[in-house]
Amino acid sequence: MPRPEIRLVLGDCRQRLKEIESDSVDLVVTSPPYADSRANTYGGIRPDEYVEWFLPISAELLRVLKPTGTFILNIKEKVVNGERHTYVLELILAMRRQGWLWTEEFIWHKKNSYPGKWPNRFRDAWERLLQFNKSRKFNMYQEAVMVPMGDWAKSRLKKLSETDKIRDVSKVGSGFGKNISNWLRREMAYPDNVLHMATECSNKNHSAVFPEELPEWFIKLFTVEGDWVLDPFMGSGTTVCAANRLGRNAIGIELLPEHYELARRRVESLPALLLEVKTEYAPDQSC
Amino acid sequence: MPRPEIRLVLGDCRQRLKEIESDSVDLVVTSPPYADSRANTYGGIRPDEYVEWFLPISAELLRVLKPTGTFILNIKEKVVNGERHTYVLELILAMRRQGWLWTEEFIWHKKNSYPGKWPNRFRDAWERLLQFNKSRKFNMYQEAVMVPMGDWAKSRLKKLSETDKIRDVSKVGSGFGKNISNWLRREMAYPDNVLHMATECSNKNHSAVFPEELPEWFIKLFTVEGDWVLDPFMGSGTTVCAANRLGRNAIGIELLPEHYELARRRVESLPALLLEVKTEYAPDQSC
DNA sequence: GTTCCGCATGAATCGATAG
DNA sequence: ACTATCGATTCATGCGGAA
Repeated sequence: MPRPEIRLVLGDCRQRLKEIESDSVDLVVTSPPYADSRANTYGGIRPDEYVEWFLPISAELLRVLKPTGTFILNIKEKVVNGERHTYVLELILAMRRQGWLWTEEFIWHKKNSYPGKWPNRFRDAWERLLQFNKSRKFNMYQEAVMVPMGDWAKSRLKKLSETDKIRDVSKVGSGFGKNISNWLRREMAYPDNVLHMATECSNKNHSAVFPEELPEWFIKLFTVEGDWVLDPFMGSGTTVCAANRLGRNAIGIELLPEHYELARRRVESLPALLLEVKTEYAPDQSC
Repeated sequence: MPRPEIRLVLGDCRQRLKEIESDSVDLVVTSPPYADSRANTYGGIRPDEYVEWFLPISAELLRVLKPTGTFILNIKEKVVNGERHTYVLELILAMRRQGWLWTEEFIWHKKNSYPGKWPNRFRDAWERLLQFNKSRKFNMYQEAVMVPMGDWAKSRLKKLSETDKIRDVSKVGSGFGKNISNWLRREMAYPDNVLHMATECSNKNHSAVFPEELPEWFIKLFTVEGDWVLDPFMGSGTTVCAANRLGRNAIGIELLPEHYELARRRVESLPALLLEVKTEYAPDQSC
């Protein structure tokens, strides 16, 4: 297997995405700046302007994605004036008009979020992971994310002798035997659409709220080795690093030089074929 | 404390809600039929017509709710043609135009979701619990749903007998003694907005749409003893029973005579002041 | 009384087949 | 082309009978 490639792009994804070939990306996983947060990035998008701001970007993502590809969008609405703002709902409707299929909504349950409260609401412990597709036939490799079964499997397991277990395990390790699925069916089950993952709490160096587990799960689910993964809001590079570790090629775009540097340093320690794209350009001040 | 009252109404909530006084209800908790399901009950509302079907009902709920009251709507979108249908998103937007505030979206995580295996999606293990309010100042009693520190979901006591439940309720109902609140402050924490509760599947003789825990949680959170709880889609009466056990008055409306009978029999065994409203009416076939 | 095992049962979804 | 019905698939849970 050749070393997977990582392309790092410094710049605004609204321009930089145009340099990516059409129908070339297998998976987009990204967590764009939330409304009103990261005021120094992208000018701090106001909730009322969020849809308008994002649509040109999702249009480019629709172009660069392969017909069999998937777009995973991690997004959360902001509470404005005591209400959940509706820009996420409106964005879904607008993206469908743009041509996207809204296939699924996964829930990321942040299990380590410490319980807390406001006068009128509890701690927000979940975020949306919206799955969009270009066509109804998209690649999905469900076996790659199977999980151990519930309790009844344990009792089943007890009936297998130790030698049986060892034999079965060695079969799995030996490669793709037909018996794998039989063994898997005894021990493993397909997951559901609720993901229980802790947030990364102690990483002060970068603002990655994303645990690496999260992009990893979707990369395993929607791509195979050699595929291309894109993150237009790379941040400190969590998604591209996960992609590389899993043998996928990756493209990361980041506007802020500080974050870009952070990502570049993380990537340098990986066995990746690094390609930096630093085309000079005039920063767009209009946003 | 006077015995809490239960009013059972047999009929279509689109008509029956009109008989309820304005600004008189403290909490509406309900789970209306989902699109295309229960075709024999409500004529199986088609996804495309769902918003149009529900808006007259939510208009009545807005009228009968006190300004300090809350409306909890349990709803889920259906998969149509490989996509999540958008009627829930459109309903939220439409209800806001109607005057509702979309305060919060709780997630109900069902560990035991319906099984199945498909090439393009996993099992759906969550449902929306949408919180709507009439004004920004609504009643919320956060201390009533505090949970033991640690994983509060796991610590929920599931197998309490009826008498145990009643005993616990009476403890809480006796008011917050100083000892209790002290104990609470040391050992308890506020929950978050993700609720982990199993569905009651192969249960007794009634097909409860949700576990009694669910309405119970919201009743404790948004009402106090003597308040009025309304469920316009009563089904087998899970919500009204929970309300009664907690010392709240309740109104339940049910269209189907079989379900109404089921609810009436459940209610009869409770220490409730039962009032049946069976005004004769011409069934509306236009649904 | 325990623990263990077997079994039925769900707010489901897809793909194929038939009208 | 569009709708209606049917079979196959899948797993956590609670109940009941057995050891």
